[in-house]
Amino acid sequence: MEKEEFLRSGHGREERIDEMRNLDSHQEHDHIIRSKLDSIKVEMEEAKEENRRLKTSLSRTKKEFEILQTQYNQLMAQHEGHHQHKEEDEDKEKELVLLSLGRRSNSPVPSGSMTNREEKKKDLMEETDDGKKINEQGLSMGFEYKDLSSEKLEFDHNQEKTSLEVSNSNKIPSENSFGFKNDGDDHEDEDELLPQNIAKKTRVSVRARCETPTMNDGCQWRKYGQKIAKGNPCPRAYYRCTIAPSCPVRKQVQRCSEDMSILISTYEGTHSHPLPMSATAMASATSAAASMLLSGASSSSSSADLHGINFSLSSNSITPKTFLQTSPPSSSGHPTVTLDLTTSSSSQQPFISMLNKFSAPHSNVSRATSYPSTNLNFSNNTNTLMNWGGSGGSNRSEQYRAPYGNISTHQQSPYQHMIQTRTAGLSFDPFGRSSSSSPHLDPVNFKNITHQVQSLPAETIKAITTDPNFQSALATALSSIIGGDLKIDNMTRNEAEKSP
DNA sequence: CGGTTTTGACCAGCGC
DNA sequence: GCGCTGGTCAAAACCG
Repeated sequence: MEKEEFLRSGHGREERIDEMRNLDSHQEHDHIIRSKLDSIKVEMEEAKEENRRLKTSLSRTKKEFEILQTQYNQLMAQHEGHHQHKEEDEDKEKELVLLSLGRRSNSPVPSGSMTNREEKKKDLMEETDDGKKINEQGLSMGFEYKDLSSEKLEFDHNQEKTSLEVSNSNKIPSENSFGFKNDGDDHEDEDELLPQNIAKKTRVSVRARCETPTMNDGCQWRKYGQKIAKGNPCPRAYYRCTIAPSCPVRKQVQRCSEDMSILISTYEGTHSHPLPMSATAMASATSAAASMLLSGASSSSSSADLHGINFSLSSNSITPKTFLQTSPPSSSGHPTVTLDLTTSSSSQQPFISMLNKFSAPHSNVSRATSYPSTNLNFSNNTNTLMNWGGSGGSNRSEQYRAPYGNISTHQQSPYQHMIQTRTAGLSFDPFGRSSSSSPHLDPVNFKNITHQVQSLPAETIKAITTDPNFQSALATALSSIIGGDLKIDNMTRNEAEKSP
């Protein structure tokens, strides 16, 4: 009996010790959890604080933007009075080229329906009354570079587009390039062009390594023809933009005869509809290239390396200056800018990454079946493939993906890219806006910007980044990325889906 | 059934 | 004028 009691009591002691141990471990566990919770709380507080700071910063820059905008409007009102008559006369004599860089308004009215300058001005004034509209509807940075002789620069914050309007004695064609918009009294200006201008429509040619049949640029294309071009065994395919039925934009796709892995996409024409967000990255790249064409139109040829993307330009039909020497995509006398994405420059990575970031994340789902050649598949950011491939996630896309599509990118913030591109090459803007955001920019200087970007001194960059206009633009861009763009993108996608 | 792709025919510009 | 070439059209086939 005693022995049993002893054993029992001994056993009880062990149980108690175990309980004590469990209690201790529970306490330790609780303690750990509490400390973790505390640290998380602290982090959350910090994040909140950071958020607050960003918000205030954003609102401050917005205010600055609005102030600048009102100032600009006042100036414009004064300026209008002085130049109205002069402008009207000049408009008759000179051709205007208006470049709408990238994303356009989410306005339900496509630009094509704008029939005259008065309507535009009316809209402009109406929207001016409500500065908020601009931020709500996305980005609105624009200017019109009207007349080389009068050196007039108009800065348009109000229309939901960026426009570069050039009156040019060199007769740069009215229809310009992918993502670019004619001013023109806007009814299919081709009809109003002189024959020699029709023959010299500006084109933007994009070279990229891509194993899929078409390069995916976010737009929707319908193939309408195919030809075997001389000097190249690979057939050239002809595509039309199908986002809007009346959109005149066309694209030619052909493989490089020397390197079959290189796909050459040549864009021609003007989108007469808002661009999906997924299309604006390429649009802005080609816009930048074409703006270079315009800025360098006076010289016979030029080339530059804007942020790692090689632009080569020749004033007459094109042999890309630094790269492909045979089977150029255009051989019919079109001024063409070549945007070369095939070089392995490390500084090119931000562009590719940017394409990834700004491409529609859902596009590989949304219309994968209906528009096999148009859907992006950039969604895999962690293992970034440069999947230009069309085929919308089809088997074809998958099977072509590997060998040349693997261009890795740094995982950088899109804002970072924006800042880089903003500062390093003003004419290159992921948002598809104009080459510069400064309303006070001297047109002459603007003309030369693309020639100078390669040697931008540090103080210039600093000056640009500290410029309130730049900050405002940045703030607007940020706000549109965070909020507005998604709406716009969804909106445009919905529109695209509604359209036949 | 609606939209896309294919493909031969047609047309226009250009050089000889 | 003729031939070549690039670009477009349109009917048929194809696809989901």
